[in-house]
Amino acid sequence: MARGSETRERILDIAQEAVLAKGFDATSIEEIVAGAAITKSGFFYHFRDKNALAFALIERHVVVEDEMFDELHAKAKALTDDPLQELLVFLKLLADLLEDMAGEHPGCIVATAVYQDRLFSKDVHEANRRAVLGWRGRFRQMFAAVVARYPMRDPMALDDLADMVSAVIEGGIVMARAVGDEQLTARQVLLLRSYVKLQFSPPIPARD
Amino acid sequence: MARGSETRERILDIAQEAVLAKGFDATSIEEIVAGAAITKSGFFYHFRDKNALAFALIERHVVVEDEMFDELHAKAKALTDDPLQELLVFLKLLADLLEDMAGEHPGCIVATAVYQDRLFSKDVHEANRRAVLGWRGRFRQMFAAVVARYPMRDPMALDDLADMVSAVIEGGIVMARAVGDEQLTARQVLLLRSYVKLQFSPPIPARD
DNA sequence: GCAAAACTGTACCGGTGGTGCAGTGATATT
DNA sequence: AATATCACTGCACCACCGGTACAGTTTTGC
Repeated sequence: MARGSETRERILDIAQEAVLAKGFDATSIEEIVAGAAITKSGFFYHFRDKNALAFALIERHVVVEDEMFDELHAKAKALTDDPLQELLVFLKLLADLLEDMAGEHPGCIVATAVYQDRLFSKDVHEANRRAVLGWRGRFRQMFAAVVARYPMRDPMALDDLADMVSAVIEGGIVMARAVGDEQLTARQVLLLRSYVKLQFSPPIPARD
Repeated sequence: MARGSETRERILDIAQEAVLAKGFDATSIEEIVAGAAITKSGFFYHFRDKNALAFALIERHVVVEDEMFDELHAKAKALTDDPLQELLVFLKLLADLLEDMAGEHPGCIVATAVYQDRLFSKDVHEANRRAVLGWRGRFRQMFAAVVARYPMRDPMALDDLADMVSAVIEGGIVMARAVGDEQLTARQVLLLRSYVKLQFSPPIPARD
């Protein structure tokens, strides 16, 4: 059992690296099997087709990403009891992390799948959808905790606010790649943080 | 001369529709030539390779998009003299437009090229880069006009603010596709508008 | 020792991007 | 009217890639 899943993981490792570097369709199976030191037959033993590879890649990726978000959230929670501060710290930590990662960011895989409608089958798109909805739920909770204690200066739907976190990251990655500025995504997250700050800051700061 | 460029345009029309619908790599040349009622040789007479097609697609697309932005900007300008109101109206009009377009949005092509690093050559990426930097310049100007007359509550770099417009649109498209919610992008633009509103609203609204 | 799991090796297929090149009808130039 | 150029057609061909089929072999767990 160990041997089989080891090879499977090795395939996924190599595939992920290649996919993040140059896109899914530009990554050939033959290239993957060469990197993983197996044969083509071996590949198709583990994955029915390229779709199954994409599916596994997304599923695995979501887990890693969730763990990352959990970790950042835990760190933020440890630093403050206030839900607004928690969210602001979280976004700052996220920006810091994106700055360090620079280039090898996640989320790419999700966007990659999004931009190849026909290449992937329903289950891949479904996995993708679940991943994105997972983020929505996560961030929605954080915003909900904030609005429970702070008034919103310009009221907006919680789901939309939650989606904005994902949208800014995904859009940031696109922009970063397009202009070749690796730090762009991190800065965009800081703008989002600025929005959160303004939305929930006390409406009358006159006294201070 | 007319005959040649007519065919070229027809190829681009059909290619654009197919690319927006299902992605660049999923669009075969044979499919394009069938749609345009020419032969494969005819295609390669107009475009050296698929890269040249992508290049032409982006270049043409940028022109259309620029015209669209120009139009929205002109409309916004006609409605107010205040740069802040102008920007807010512009973003509202943009959101309305995105709501109507729903699905056939632009920007996709740019993101598509971004997510296929190796598939495209340098000139395609360069065209892409210029397009994105063009948007940055455009939006930067609008923000510059605002900051000339209004103080910013949470000061941020102009380029980053400008990029946020593009990032929210691009990210919005990714999210919209992922969850299958065509109106998502429009709502994200409205969140961005909310951010602009808060950034430049008078700091002490106590009197009102 | 035996069955299942985890592969290898080989041969093959269809689709796709792309090349090469000879030929042809329409159009513009001289 | 001859000529050259443009805008193609038609056809043959290549390499690569995803995928299938299937027989054979090693490794592992019980």
